[in-house]
Amino acid sequence: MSKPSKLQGKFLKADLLSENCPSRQILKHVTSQWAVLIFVALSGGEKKRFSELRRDLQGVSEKMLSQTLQKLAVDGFVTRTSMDTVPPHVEYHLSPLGKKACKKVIALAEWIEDNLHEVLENQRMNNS
Amino acid sequence: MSKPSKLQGKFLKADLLSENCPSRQILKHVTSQWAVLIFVALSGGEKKRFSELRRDLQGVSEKMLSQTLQKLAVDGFVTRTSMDTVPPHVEYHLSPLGKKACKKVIALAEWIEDNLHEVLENQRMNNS
DNA sequence: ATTTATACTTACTTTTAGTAAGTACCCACA
DNA sequence: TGTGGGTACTTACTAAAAGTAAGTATAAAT
Repeated sequence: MSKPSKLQGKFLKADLLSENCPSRQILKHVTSQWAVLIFVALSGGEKKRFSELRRDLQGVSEKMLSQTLQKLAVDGFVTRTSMDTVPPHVEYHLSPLGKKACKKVIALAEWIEDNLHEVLENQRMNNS
Repeated sequence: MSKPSKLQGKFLKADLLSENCPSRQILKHVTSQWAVLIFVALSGGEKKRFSELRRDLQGVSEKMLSQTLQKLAVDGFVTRTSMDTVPPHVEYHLSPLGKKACKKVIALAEWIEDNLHEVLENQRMNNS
């Protein structure tokens, strides 16, 4: 009988397992492939320019980098600063909130790097 | 001159920022939307059946649940046990490797749940 | 005899990601 | 003087991934 609560405005508690909890969208933003790598690239706390990030994130397209930075900026994880010069000069860095999120993201990213070999061995065993 | 190293077989060090590092694929498996929620659902250490997971992960399709479980099983994060009965009875639980990865995933997932409100406020400020 | 439950797979559609090119402006170099 | 390169993007198009709905096989319950 009861419709799923909309969780809009004020809601009690975030729950990722609930279909309509907005936390799912934030999860998607933060764990999207390029977002994770942006966190990695900015984890030192430095400011970086668009073109620096493009070089750091090997294989990223300008479209996806732009899109992902915009989402992270709207969510308040990264701060965008543009100097109104020609040629344009735009800098990105982690906000205080972004730095906190970054710690968790980096912990996962480093765990994966550290355990890659074991996972690849599993893949060899369980696959062709 | 030097082609990017293939990082196949034995390679020195995983690096998510490198275009051809296989760690990127593992990252995608682990941070895919449904994989994160599978980690959440299995984080207690219990075994769960396919249909239980389908109920837990509200909104997941059987196709995506099946696909995601298969990838996590090949990578060695979850273990699949099937009793050869009619009707079929299949159980999934985290492997020891999966439990370690799960800690990092859960830390991120809970951080997002705990900070949802702040992110949503940012969205309101920065958007329509 | 029809429905329900199990754990999937398959065909099809929609959404997302990736590719390539365009934009506007200026500097350096020949 | 005009050619190329660098800045930070956006836009149109294509390929890949995700979501939807239905099908499969079997047996117990109604």
